Amino acid sequence: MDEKAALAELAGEPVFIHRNQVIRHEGDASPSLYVLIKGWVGSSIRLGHGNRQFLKVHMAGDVLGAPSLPLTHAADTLVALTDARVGSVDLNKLGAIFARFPRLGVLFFLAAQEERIVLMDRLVSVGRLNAHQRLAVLLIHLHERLVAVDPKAGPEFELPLSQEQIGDIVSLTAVSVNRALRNLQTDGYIRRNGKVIEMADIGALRNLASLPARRIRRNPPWLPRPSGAADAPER
Amino acid sequence: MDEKAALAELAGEPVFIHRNQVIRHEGDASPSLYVLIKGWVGSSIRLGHGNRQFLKVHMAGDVLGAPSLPLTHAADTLVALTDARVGSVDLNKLGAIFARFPRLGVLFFLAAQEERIVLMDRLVSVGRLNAHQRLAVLLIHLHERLVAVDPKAGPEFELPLSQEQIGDIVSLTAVSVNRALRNLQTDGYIRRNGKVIEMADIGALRNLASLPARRIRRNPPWLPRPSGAADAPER
DNA sequence: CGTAAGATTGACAAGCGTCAAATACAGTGG
DNA sequence: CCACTGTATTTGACGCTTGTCAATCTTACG
Repeated sequence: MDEKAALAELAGEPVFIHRNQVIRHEGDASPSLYVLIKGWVGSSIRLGHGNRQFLKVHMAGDVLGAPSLPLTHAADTLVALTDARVGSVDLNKLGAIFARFPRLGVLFFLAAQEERIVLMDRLVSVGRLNAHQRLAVLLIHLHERLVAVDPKAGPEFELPLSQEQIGDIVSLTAVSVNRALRNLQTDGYIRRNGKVIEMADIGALRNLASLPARRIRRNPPWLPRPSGAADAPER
Repeated sequence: MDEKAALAELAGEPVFIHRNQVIRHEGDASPSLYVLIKGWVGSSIRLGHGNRQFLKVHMAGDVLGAPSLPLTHAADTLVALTDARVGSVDLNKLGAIFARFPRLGVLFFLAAQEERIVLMDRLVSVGRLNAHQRLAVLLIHLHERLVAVDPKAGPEFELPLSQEQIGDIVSLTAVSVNRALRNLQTDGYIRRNGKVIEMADIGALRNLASLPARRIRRNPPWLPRPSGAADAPER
């Protein structure tokens, strides 16, 4: 068994989840780990008075629920934003991967750090930028992730979220989201057609966002060598 | 060599850093990793117009700079908030720990997830709470961390930060921090004496903060077994 | 004792939230 | 195929929290 095979059998058979279905609730005991195969899933925390904050919009390939792993009770709610397919992870297999494939362990560790960077940028965005800038940051971020998966994707993409949900991501009300989107449109930054957003002037949007682009280093020199059946036989 | 010994020699000889000294700047190439031995260190991102956002207030024992590990250029600036002592980590040794001590690798992974939880709570706080509540969240969080290190610590602690720095943590201006602290005091939540804060009514503060307490699970059942010289001899 | 940084307070402005109403849209059942 | 109904979007009026600007007071320190 090599690294790729171990990863492939980490998650169990995917389950279909329809839009708005909750995968697991904040407060649930002994939080588990999931892999998102298809669709979008939101991670959110709710406070009293009906206020909700989305912490992350997950897309296909993402691991769901990792932040709650060290907790006795899940911190966030996982809810399907579109119809989705989700596999469940056996945590014992995860532990075994760290033991058998140290390089994968480091890569999991680095992936967690990368998520910290995303949260840090969101915190700066929500804490220090105005409504227009926050939306620019969000749109650029989502668009970049879609392009990373499909390099031939153009400047258009479907944003399958209500304006209220968008507000719950960037910490604004639905009304403010509506006005800010309209302004971005009339100022020529974007065009809209229903749920489809066209990034009309990505450069200007990036400039408006005023956050630097992050460049990921794929293979740091201190990674352990890959290990496989050859040098680490199964017991 | 066992786990404890490997951890002990991870960081090099500590260096003295005086207050306000920058340990490393955002944008610096090939970011490294540090261990904070003594004092407080802030991690911040700066935007144009002089705006700054602190992402984390580090205390003794913390690992500094981890989020930037997957990046080509550091995302955050590390600056000493008090006089401090900081050790530098050899990243090759970190990789070696993942290879030789998988259990420690998982624990590093879980520590990163724990930091994500802290950031998520900060994001909810900054995004959805008002000035009083944000300060309540901050004070409770700092106090809890100090009590965790020293269980016999009372309700008083020194907060060695200017009001402007506090504002850069909770995304407020120094003026708003000042007014909010005053209100917390006149409303009986806290008492102040210079830089010393007394948590006069922790229950009320916690209630004001309106974020649930997070309970860490110290030993998840899926952790790999500890490994040492016995079952994994050095090459 | 003098100076600079930080804390405090007041007056005012701006951005966003709240409330409410009108319009567009999608899904449903006849 | 169409009327119906609930949800999402859009727009306006207004208020509240926080930011901005400026002045004064306090504290730390050389």
